Amino acid sequence: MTSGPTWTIAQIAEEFGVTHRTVRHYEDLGLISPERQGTRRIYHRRDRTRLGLILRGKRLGFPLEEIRTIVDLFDAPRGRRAQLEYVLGQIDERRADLEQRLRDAQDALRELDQFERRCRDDLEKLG
Amino acid sequence: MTSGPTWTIAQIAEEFGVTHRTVRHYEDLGLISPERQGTRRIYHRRDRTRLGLILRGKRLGFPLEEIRTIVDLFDAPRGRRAQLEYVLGQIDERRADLEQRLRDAQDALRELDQFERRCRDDLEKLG
DNA sequence: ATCGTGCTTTACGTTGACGTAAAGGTCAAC
DNA sequence: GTTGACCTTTACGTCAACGTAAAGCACGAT
Repeated sequence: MTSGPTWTIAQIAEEFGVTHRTVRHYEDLGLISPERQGTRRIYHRRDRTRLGLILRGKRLGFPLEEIRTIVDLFDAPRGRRAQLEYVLGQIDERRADLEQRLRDAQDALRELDQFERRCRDDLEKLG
Repeated sequence: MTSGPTWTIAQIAEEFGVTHRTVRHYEDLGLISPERQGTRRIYHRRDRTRLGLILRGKRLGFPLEEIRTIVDLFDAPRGRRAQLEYVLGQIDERRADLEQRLRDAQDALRELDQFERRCRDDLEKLG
């Protein structure tokens, strides 16, 4: 059925720079649902995509529960009109959050640049 | 000495949308050091500035300990050359972090827009 | 067949970031 | 002079996000 390359838990953990414990923790919270061959976990490309989304969400400071609602949104069935309208509403909320983060990062970078110039000025005055 | 408007802990907590417990917690970690009149805390403009920096750092997902090193950086004495060069090095590290957050937010927003277009397409197909 | 490697579950421990009483000081107002 | 509003410290509780054993299965290699 779902073919293509696969990975073990150790491989994707290594590749994404996290521990296997972290990956399983995300599974406990329902953020990833890898295939099983017997008892072993088998990860496909879509699992890697989701893990990438999760870690980016974490870097942006979102809690895992909120991240789950977001990644679930992308995989939601969205067949009926009501479902689509709900999803579009959620998108707007998330965008507002993300735009705030974007402004925060831009503001912080501007202040950092400004501060660096002051420091370089001070340094120059010292000869 | 340091004149100008002042605030109580309840006032700045209210204004910044956090609890007084949160503000005192930041003080415990050395992130803010309000003046004292007797036992009461008196907050000045610089405390408000720092609190603003702290909360923005939090929104961006930085841990409080790291935030402390950053805000301390801005108030550091930076008189000697060695100190200035250390500060400039720290600035570069922080900038790399912030630029990553900026890219994360931009990428996420792009994907969100793309996803929204797909949803609107689906909605249109439904009549 | 047993040894090592890599995986598994179960479960208690830890750290960060506060929440939440409990018990009390101060001061203006009634 | 006592009530009430607002502040204080001290200290235990909580929740998220994992860390860290402990104990055991599976399987290829020696």
